[in-house]
Amino acid sequence: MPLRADAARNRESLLAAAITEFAEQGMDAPIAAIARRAGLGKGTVFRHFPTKDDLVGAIVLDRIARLTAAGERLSTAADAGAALLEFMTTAAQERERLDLSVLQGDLGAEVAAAQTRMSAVIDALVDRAREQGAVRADITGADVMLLMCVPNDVVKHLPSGAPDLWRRYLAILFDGLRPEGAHPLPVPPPS
Amino acid sequence: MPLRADAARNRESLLAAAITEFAEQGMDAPIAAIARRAGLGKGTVFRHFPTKDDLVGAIVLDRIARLTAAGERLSTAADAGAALLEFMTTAAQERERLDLSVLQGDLGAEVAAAQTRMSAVIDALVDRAREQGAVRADITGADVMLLMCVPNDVVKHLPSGAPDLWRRYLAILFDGLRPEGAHPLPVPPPS
DNA sequence: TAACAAGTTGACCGCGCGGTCCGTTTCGCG
DNA sequence: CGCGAAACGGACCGCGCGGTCAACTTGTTA
Repeated sequence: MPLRADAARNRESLLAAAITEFAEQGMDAPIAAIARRAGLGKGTVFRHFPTKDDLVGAIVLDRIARLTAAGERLSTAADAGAALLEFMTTAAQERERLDLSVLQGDLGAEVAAAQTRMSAVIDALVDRAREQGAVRADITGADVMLLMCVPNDVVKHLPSGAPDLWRRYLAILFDGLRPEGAHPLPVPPPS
Repeated sequence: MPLRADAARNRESLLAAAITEFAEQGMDAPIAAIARRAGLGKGTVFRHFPTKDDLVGAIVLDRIARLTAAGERLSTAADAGAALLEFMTTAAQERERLDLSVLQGDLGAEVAAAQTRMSAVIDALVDRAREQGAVRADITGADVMLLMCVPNDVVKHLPSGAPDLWRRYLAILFDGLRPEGAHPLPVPPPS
């Protein structure tokens, strides 16, 4: 049986409220604040997401799905280096900034599967870029996976002010991924 | 009146316990756990540090002081580029990993002052490196200040396993700071 | 429009945390 | 020694959180 109409609407409100609340207040924002922001009762949140982790999981799942779709769309671009850069830009500019530190906790098999799928897409993106000589030979998809959230994380500590500053650090980081002037890396990539 | 002998000893035990506990369990490790690890009572912690923030502040202060000293020592090295790299290495390899996100909360004027002093040292380091052409012309001390904690942060999300992986990402990041093959940056540096 | 299921609500519970307090222990000095 | 002050310990308090529940409201469907 599908969701009732108002319930579906409320579910979306809740997700939106949670996304902005988490972005503004950090990942330990109280559920009550999310409910208030959505103009709903606290109990309603738990009806849709039995656990706070379920709520976070739903958000993360959506984010990963979007990113995966973007990656797939870019995986056939002519300029693989530009495609990779655009992918990382997309990853960084998602308004719904939620620190990926959240992925350390187990969000369930669904999230893990989505993550694996995204990982494959990133691998493809990086492989093509490497073949075209757009990025250095010694980096892998796993590297990009770890590094793509850096620009946001760097800026998050700031009291803010410059909302576009992450672009600066993405540019610096990406220059570090280019083959020109690359120095050998002291440690092999992770699994 | 100076501290009593056992009190001074206990203070050190507490700081050490807090550092490792925070590193292992994250910044919201309970005070009780720190006390237990130090083999002391919870009340003793609050006698030395009236507030959890005071404890964190003491640790951060010490960390900043160490880093500042290391920076000063390096500020006269012949090869300014190598000096900057070594500084960032020192910053990253501190066993006492505590995410600098903690600096967003106000830890008091003392910490702020120490931070300013460190900022000046980093500025000097970066300026010299730039003059020697070891780093690109368009980065500043503020950039390095923001970026130097990246290698640790990147690896922290991992279930661990490779304790030296941060070196890999420091190398990539530093390659992004070099002048060779640098692309223009889209956004000016922060204040 | 009647009637039932699906959805909503906010008061409520338990827990774990930061922080307090006072009886007890320990240091250090004459 | 012995004594006073400094330091310690852990039971205790209040608060804010995640999560529950039973009474109430509302969409849906025939």
